[in-house]
Amino acid sequence: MLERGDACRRRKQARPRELLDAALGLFIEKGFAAARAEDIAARAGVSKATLYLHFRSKEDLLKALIAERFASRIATVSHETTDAGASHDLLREVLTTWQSALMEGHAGGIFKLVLTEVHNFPGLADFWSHEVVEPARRRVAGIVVRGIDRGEFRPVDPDLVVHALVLPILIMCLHRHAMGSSVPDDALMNAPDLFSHHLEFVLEGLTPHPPARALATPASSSYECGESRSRV
Amino acid sequence: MLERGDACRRRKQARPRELLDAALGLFIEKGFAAARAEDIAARAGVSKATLYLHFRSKEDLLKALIAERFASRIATVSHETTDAGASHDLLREVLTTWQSALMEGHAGGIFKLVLTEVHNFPGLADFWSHEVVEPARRRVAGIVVRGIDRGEFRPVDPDLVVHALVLPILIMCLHRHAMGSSVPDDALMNAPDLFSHHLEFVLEGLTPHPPARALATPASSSYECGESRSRV
Amino acid sequence: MLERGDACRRRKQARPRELLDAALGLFIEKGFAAARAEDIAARAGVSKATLYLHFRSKEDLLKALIAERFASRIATVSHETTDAGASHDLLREVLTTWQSALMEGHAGGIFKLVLTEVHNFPGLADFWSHEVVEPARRRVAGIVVRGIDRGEFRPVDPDLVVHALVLPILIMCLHRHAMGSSVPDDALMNAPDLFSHHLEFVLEGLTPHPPARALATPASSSYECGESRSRV
Amino acid sequence: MLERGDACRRRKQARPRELLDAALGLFIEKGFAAARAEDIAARAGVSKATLYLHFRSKEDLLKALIAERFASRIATVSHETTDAGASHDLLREVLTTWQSALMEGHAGGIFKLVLTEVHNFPGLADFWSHEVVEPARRRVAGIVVRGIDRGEFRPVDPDLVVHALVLPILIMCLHRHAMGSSVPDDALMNAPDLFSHHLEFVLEGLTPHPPARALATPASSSYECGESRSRV
DNA sequence: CATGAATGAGGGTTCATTCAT
DNA sequence: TATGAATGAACCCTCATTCAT
Repeated sequence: MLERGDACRRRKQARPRELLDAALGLFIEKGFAAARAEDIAARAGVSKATLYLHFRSKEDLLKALIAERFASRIATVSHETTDAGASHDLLREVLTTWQSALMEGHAGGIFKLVLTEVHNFPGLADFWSHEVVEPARRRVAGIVVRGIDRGEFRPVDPDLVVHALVLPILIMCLHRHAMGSSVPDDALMNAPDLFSHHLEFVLEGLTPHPPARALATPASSSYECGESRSRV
Repeated sequence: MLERGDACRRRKQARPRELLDAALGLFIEKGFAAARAEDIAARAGVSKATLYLHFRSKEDLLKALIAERFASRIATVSHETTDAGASHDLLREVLTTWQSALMEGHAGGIFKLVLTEVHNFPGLADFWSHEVVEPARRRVAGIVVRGIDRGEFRPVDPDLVVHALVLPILIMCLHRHAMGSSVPDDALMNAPDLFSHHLEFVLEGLTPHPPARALATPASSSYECGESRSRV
Repeated sequence: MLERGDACRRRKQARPRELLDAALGLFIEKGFAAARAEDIAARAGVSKATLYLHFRSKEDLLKALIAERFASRIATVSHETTDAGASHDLLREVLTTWQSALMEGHAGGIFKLVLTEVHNFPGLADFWSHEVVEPARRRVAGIVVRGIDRGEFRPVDPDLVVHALVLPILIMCLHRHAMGSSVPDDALMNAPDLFSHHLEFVLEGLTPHPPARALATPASSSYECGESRSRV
Repeated sequence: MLERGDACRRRKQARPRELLDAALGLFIEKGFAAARAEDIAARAGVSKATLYLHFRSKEDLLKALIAERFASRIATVSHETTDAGASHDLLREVLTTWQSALMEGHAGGIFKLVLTEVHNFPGLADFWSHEVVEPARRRVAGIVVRGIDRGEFRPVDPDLVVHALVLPILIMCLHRHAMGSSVPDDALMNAPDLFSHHLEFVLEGLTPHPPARALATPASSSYECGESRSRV
C-alpha cells in the first residue's frame, strides 16, 4: 500500500512529462492541428480534463515542448572536443553519429513540426536556429577550422562544408519521416551508404591537392580571427 | 446578352482553373487543414457552394492539384539537352537556373505541402518522386555521366553528385518558405552566394586532379580574395 | 412555388430578428449565462450553427439587443405632450399607463437582466439610464413643472416626485418577474390598487394647502430656468 | 502538539463559517453561477475538496446561507419599540438608519442574489418576505399606526407609507450595487439627500393639514432656502 | 451554373464533483 | 479532517458540406 502510494505519487509528478511526451508524439504523427486534445490525454493515460489541469491550452503544450527544446528527443551533436586524431576522422565520426541518430529517432517529425508550425509559434524559429542549425554548424565548422589550421584541409569557408554536410541530412530526415515506405526505392534519400559516400566525397574535396599544399596553409590564418558571425 | 453569355461561358469554363489556383495558393500559405473552403472560394471570386459544384470535397481539390502536377507552379529542370560546352558549365547553368527559380517561386510551399500531406494523399509521393526528384536526378546525373565520359569529371557515382547538389536546394526552399524573415541572419540557408560557392566546391571535387588543374573554372580563383563572409 | 419562395426569403431576412427575440426571451428567463446557445437557436427554429451565421458570439447577441435598445419590448412612456387637462390627471394617466404596461410585459425580466449583466456589458448602464430612467424622469418632471407653473402643484423638486413615483414601479416590476407567484400574498408588491393609492397619496402631497397658496406660486419660477442637469 | 491540536480544532469548527462567508462574498460579487467552487474554497483558505467535506454541493452553500438568513450580513430594522418622541422623528430615525445601513453594506448584492436565484431557491422568497419586507413593513406600519392614533398623522393606509418609503430604498440598493460607478451622475439613485428629502416629502403628506401646520418639523422650513439642486 | 442559407459533427475548454492518500 | 489529482458532462464555437431557389 505504501509502495502503491509512492508509485501513484510518482506517477502524478510525472504527469506533465507524460503529457508532453504524448503531445510530442501526436504532434509529430498528425501535426498540431489534427492532434486532438482528447487523444493526447488518452495516450498519456489520463482524461481530457487532466490535460487542462497541467497545461492551459493545446498551444501551451507545444510552447512547453519548445521551451523544453523538445527535451532530448532530438539527438544533439556531441560537443566534447576530441582533439585527438585526424580531422578527417573527427568529421567522419561526428557526422555519421549525428546522421544515424537523427535517422533513427523522431528528428524528421520534429523538423516537420517546426516547418509547419513556425508560422504560429515563432519560438520554433529560435529552436530551429539555436538547437539544430547552430550547434551543428559550430561543431562542424570547428573541426574544419582545426583541420585547416593543421594543414589537413584546404582553406575553405567552413560554412560551405556545413552546408554540404548538414543540409542533406536535414532533408533526408524529413523525407524519411514523411515518405516512410511510400517511396522505398528512392536511393537518393534512403540509402545510408549514400550519405557516407557523400561524406567521403566532401572530405576528398577538402583534402589539399599534393602540389598545392604550399599555398594552402598561409590562408588558413585568416580563419583564426573570425571577423564575422560564423566563427567557432 | 450574347456577349454576356459568351463572357459568362468563358468565365464558367475557367472556374475550375481559378478554384485550383486559389486552393493551391491557400494550401501553400496556410496548409491543407487550415485553408478554409470558404476562403478558397472567396479567393476564386465565387461562393462556397460553387466550389462544391466543381469539386466534390476539399480533398478533391488537392487531388486535382496533384493530378495536374501543380500545373506549372513549380519550376521544372529544363530537359533540353544542350550538348555544347563544358560539362562544368552545363551543370552550373542547370543548377543555378533551377535553384533560383525554386527560390523565387512557390516551391517551398509545395514541398512543405508534400511533406505534410503525403500521409493522407499518397499521390503526393508520386508527384514528389516523379516530378521533383527524378527529373532533377536524371538531368544532373546525365550531365555527370557525360562529363565523366568526356574526361572532364572524375569517375564518381552520379547519384553522389545529385545528392550533393539537389538536397541542399530542397532544404533551402523549405527553409525560405517556412521561416521567411524569422531567421534573417541565417547565412546557411539564405545566402544566395553560398549555394553557388557550394556548387563550385562540388565541381572542384569532380575535377580530375593532376591534369585538369588548368581547367579549373575561373571562379575557383576567387577563393583567394574572398570579399564576403562566405568565401573559401 | 413562388409564394413559398417568397415566404422562405422573408423568413431568412427575419432570422436575426427571430434570433434576437428568442435570445431575449431566454436571457430573461434564465439569465445570460444559463441561456444555452443551442436553446436560443432552437427557440428561433434554427440550428445552433445558424445562430453563429448571424451573430459572432453569444455576447454579440446581447450587445445587439442592447444596441437595439431591446427594441420595443419595453413599454416606453408616452412622450406626446398633452397640454389639455389638469396636471393631476396628466400624471395619473401617464404613470398608470406606464406602470400597467411594465407590469404586463417583460420589463421585470429586462430590468433583472440589466442588473445582473451590467458588470459585463457596460452598454447596459447606458440603456438603463437613457432608455428607462431618463425618459421617465423627463416626462414626469415635465408634468410636475407644468403643474407648479400653473399653480396646481406646490413648488417641489421635480426629481423628488420622480423618485417617489418611478422607483416603486421599478421594484414592483422586478419583484413581479422574480417572485412570480412565490409570494402571492405580498400586498406591498402585487396589489395594483396599492400603486394607484400611492399615486393619489403623492398627488395629495403635491396639492397646495388652501391657505398656503399665496406663498407657493412665486417660488415656482425658480424651476423654469433650470440651472441644473435635471430640468426638462 | 496539544496547542496545535486545539488551534486546529478551533479552526476546524470555524471552517463552515469561513466557507459560508467566502461563498456569500463571491455570490454577491459574481452571482451564484459565476462564483466558482474553487474560488470560494480559496477565499476560505482551504482546498476545493474540503468544501465538499462540509457542504454537499454549491447549491447547499446557498441553501445554508439562506437558512442562516445571511447571518447578520444584512442590516435589520431595529425592532426596539422606542415610545418616546414624535412619530415623525421615529420614522425619520428608523428609516434613515436602515437606509444608510443598507447602502453601506452588502444589501444590494443580497437583493440581487435574491432576485436572480429565487426561481432556483424558493427559500429565497421566504427570506425576502420574512427577513426584509415584513420586518420593515411591520416596523414602519407600527409607527404610522401609532402616529395616527396619537393624532400626529392623517389616517392613511399604513401600507401606503411602507410602499412609499421602503420600495425606493430597495431599488437604490440594487442600483448602487449593480451600477456602482457606471452611472455616477444619476441623481435619482445616488444622491443621499434625495432620500431624506423624499422622507420629508412623505412625512409632510402624512401630517394633518390645518391644525398640524405648526408642528411641521423644523426640517420642513429648509425647503425655502434650498442651497442644493435637489431642494423643494 | 450560381448562391445565400442552413446544418451535423466535432474539437477546445471549463467546472462541479469525486477519489485516493 | 484535509488535499492534490482526476474526471464526466456540458457548453461555445467552427467548418466542411448540403439544400432550396
